[in-house]
Amino acid sequence: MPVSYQTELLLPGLSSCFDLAQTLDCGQAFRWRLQPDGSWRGVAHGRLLTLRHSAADILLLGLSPDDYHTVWQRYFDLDRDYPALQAALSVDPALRAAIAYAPGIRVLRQDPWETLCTFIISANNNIPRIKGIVERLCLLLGDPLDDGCHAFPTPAQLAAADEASLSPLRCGYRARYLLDAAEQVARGRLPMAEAAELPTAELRLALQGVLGVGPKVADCVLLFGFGRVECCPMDTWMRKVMATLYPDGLPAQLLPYAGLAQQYLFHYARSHPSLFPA
DNA sequence: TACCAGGGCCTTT
DNA sequence: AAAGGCCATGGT
Repeated sequence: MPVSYQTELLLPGLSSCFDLAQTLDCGQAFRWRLQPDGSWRGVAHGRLLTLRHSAADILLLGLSPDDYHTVWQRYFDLDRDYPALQAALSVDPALRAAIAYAPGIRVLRQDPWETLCTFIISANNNIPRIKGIVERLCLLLGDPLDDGCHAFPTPAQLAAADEASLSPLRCGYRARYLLDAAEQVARGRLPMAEAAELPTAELRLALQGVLGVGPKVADCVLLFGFGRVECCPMDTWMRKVMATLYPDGLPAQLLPYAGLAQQYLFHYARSHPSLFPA
């Protein structure tokens, strides 16, 4: 019986550039839930984690000692200097306002396979329903973890399913798309490990070879799954942002970080719909 | 280029 | 309680 060395880890002073609600509930990840005690609990990379704010600090609870360096440091993008990034983006007035509104947003670096599936599910859908579908998918096919939680299913686990067996997900026409993704990844036509080495344009094309993956979903996978921070998913909200604030495109000096800029602008627009008319 | 493809969440009445 | 709008789109 292996002993599980559960521990706690304090990230001192990190609350100023890492707000749990802003980061975990802004529509980039779908497996984090606010607990009655104010903490956030979720699963990533097959590991259960609880986080909470404690004064100016972030507290990670219930992780194994090695998991900070092997998993969570990268997942929460903790090597990026967000204060410096935000200062650089703030040369633009609109972006300065968007960052001031939610300075605690970070862009996560999620598992590419899980990101591919969850953003296929996100198409023409809303966040509460996406969360429900993803939860039912994990419960149905993912390996069990503690407390009734489940890992995200592997490509092989999902590829072994069929449309009928996915009906409990109630994801409608997207079931077929999920199965196509699983088959392409499981059969090695879209190898996720090797994909990480591809240039962005090439990787985008490969992703769009999956049913249900168009330009917007592909860019979400590139940004949130493959850490390609120059990719800027253009959804209905970002189209409104561009039409209202940047009719001639984003300022050129921001393009290398367009995806990060997008996350602040997207959240700001969603929170102030009247400022961004259709 | 339209239009169609589950289903449910949320707001309004 | 019922109704209708809406939804981080993509395929045909």
